[in-house]
Amino acid sequence: MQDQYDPKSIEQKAQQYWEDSQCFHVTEDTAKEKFYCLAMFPYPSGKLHMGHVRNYTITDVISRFQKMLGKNVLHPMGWDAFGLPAENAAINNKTAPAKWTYSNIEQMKTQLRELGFGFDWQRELATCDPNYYRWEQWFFTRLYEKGMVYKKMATVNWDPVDQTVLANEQVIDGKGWRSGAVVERKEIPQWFIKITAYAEELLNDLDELDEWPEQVKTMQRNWIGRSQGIELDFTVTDVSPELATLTVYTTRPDTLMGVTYVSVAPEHPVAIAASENNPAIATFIKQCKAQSVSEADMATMEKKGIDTGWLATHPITGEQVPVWIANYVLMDYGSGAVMAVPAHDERDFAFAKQYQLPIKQVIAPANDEAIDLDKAAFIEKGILINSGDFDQLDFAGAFEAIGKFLTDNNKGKVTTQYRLRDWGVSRQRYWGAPIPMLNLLEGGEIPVPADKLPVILPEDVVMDGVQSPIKADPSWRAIDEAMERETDTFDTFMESSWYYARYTCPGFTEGMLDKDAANYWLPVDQYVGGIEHAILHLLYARFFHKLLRDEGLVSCKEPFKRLLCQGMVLSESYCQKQGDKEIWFNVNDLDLQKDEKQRVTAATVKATGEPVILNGLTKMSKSKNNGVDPQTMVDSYGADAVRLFTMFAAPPTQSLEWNDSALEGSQRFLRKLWKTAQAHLEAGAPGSIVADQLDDDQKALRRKTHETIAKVTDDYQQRLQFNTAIAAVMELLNEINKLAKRSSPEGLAVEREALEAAILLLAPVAPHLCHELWSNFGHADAIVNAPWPRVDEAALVKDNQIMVVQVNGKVRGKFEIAVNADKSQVEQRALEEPNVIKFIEGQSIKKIIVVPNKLVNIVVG
RNA sequence: GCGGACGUGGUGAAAUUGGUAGACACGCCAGAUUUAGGUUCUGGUGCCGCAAGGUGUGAGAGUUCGAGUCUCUCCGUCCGCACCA
Repeated sequence: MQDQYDPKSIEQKAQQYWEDSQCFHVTEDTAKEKFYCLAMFPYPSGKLHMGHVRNYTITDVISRFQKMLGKNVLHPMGWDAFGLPAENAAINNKTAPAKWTYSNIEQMKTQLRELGFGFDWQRELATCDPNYYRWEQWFFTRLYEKGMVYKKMATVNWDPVDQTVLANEQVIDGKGWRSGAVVERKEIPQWFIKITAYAEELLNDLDELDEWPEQVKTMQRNWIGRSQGIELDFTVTDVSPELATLTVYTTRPDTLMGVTYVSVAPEHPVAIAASENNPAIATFIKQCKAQSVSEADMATMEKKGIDTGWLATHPITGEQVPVWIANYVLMDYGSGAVMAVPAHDERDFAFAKQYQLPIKQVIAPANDEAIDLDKAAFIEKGILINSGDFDQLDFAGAFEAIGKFLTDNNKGKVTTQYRLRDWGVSRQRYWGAPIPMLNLLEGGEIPVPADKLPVILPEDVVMDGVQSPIKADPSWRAIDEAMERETDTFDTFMESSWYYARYTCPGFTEGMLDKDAANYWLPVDQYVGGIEHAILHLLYARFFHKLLRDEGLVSCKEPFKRLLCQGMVLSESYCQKQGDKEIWFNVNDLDLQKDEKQRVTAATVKATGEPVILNGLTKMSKSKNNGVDPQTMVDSYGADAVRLFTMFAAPPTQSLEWNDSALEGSQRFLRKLWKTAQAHLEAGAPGSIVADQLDDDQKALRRKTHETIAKVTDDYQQRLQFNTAIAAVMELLNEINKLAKRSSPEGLAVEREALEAAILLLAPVAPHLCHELWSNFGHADAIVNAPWPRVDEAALVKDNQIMVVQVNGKVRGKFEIAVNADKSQVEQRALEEPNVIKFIEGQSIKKIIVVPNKLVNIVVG
């Protein structure tokens, strides 16, 4: 055994062993329990960041632990390789996106290896590989055949100078990133997948995901946004017949008798018809189109509208109310028209006040409280008034009665609405999977036949940043006189929606999935990734899984059994303000001033001496220049120390603050373990443990050993709380150094048991060091294949224990007594404590509460 | 505006079922080893107090023998959604 703990040589050796022995490569084995552990795959940007390190350390710890429990563990890795950054980099570096992407993959793979992650590299996949995306294309054509996809007009950002569509990220302050031209909104035909057809199932099945964070489920529920309401028809007079029936949707039919006008969205056919002979209306609609589309702005935007001059007939009263066009009505929710009840809706109230429209109260508070409809709308549910036959009904009663009346009279029906929209999958970018459709020049389209798939994206291209190479090249899209290829590509969320399933059979050439392999491994037992994917990625993947199931490719209904959302990695950020611009500085370029408690109080730029502003802890990012490079940290402290720190500094779901000196502390602990193991080995050969011949210290150390095994097992398996698991191993090592006796073979045996437990328990977190120590301890097989230690219940048994005595809830003493001593004995012993006597003197004892094996509380007064 | 999470020493945090608040670390202080720096080791470290003791988990109230944990009100931070009728 080497004298010094040398991470570099130990880590290289262990990594070499894992690679040579292929110990993380797995195949389906029905004799073993399977465990599928998955981290969200990275975008190959070229460099690993701390968020990746944290993510993959978590899955590596879980995977190695589950493997030691004896399970058949699948822990794959791949690349979410399509996307805009490759196009940008290609323009800047004058290389093709494919070349840039593949070279990044190689670099990042090396970094992942150096961190010691145990991935099954034989299952590696990249989504830009035709062998991957061909099945996605095939699946899309299947969905087309089933009527699950359709084409419709949708809005894109159009750069009028570059004559190209821009992604949202390429629009800066409303202008094109390259041309600087004001971006226009343009309607073009795009492909959609009917996720709304699965809205109900996607919502209901959330209830069964009991190992998902509540937060994520809530976010998905809100996103799906189910509501129960009534669709009802107003009749518009003096318009062409196809516009005469104006359908509105409401969740508050109880307020129906309070309608004083009807409003429609600016894009509504009624609005467009009204604009035809009315320049004022046409101008208003134009203004609405030009207004900000930022949703945050929309919520606070002033209510504006214009009267169409038409009247609509109320379906129950027959009363005539005006039809307005209003900027706050959304075309793509419900029917794009609403019945306005100013007395009981905030927005309608604000609008009615603005344009002096009548406000009619039809709901009274159920509890007789006073309301003032001059000041604000009363939006709570209550009792109906001024509503004719429906007076005195409550919300539920009114919903039912009015719903029935409208249905019976053929003027409306009860419906369910969702906020969820169908998924638009067309992107006008180059670096993505081509949409496998053929556009017929005479109109319409047909899917690319299965035997003509894949539609391969050419990789050897020149990017000039103006147009997608496949759009710019007429020969690529040419087929014949009757049709040409679609030149749009898929949203990259398509690829990430099914990669978890393809990992089960990455080389399968007969189809999208090998059903046997997929059904052996799926669902994913543990999925780990960032909370930023709580809605879109996780919802699309759940949706895709249900589509795969309906295609007969998988049998379970949900893809991810248990989900863990890791927190962000934060570090201090520093900036200077120059006008309204901020310049961000990396800590390496600054001199820091600290107070006596080592808190940073000020900082200056090394080169210039200028002061900078302390911006506090923020997520590590390129834009804030506060990233810490994992590679640098691994080079100077070793992969084990970096892994240990990221697991120890905070629980996985919380944000993690980077701290260099705490990282040194992690390395210090590893060194201490190394030295303890070394001293132990040098002290001679251990004997065997004879449990009843041990002295008190030895018994205490054995108890600590087995308590630690129990605690750490629980933390890894159930709680997924690695920081406390590591703390427990640190405690164990402290106890070893305090209690271990190296003078006798028995003492060495107890120490050996404790040290081996510590090494086994730490192996998932610091696998390289533990690999080396395990072999130094004379084990022929590697620790990666070692079984997880078992708790010896007998070692946990205590004869005596410490009990706490409280007087009126305050701790006044402690005493040692036999475990399970009877209550009267405990009470008597508590009353004898000198300090207790002092505090109960002269007072009468009202009550004594004994919590067995824990504490005694004496109530006096 | 709606929804969710959170608030504990100088710092990161722990307290799993209502039962000794601050485990485990970082930092700091003192001492030992070392030519020195670093390393390593020992001891101390919530706050007030010489001590006895008091006090302490964002603030205030409540339930309880007992509250970081449960209930209510308020304050603050973070996250998500945001005119969804």
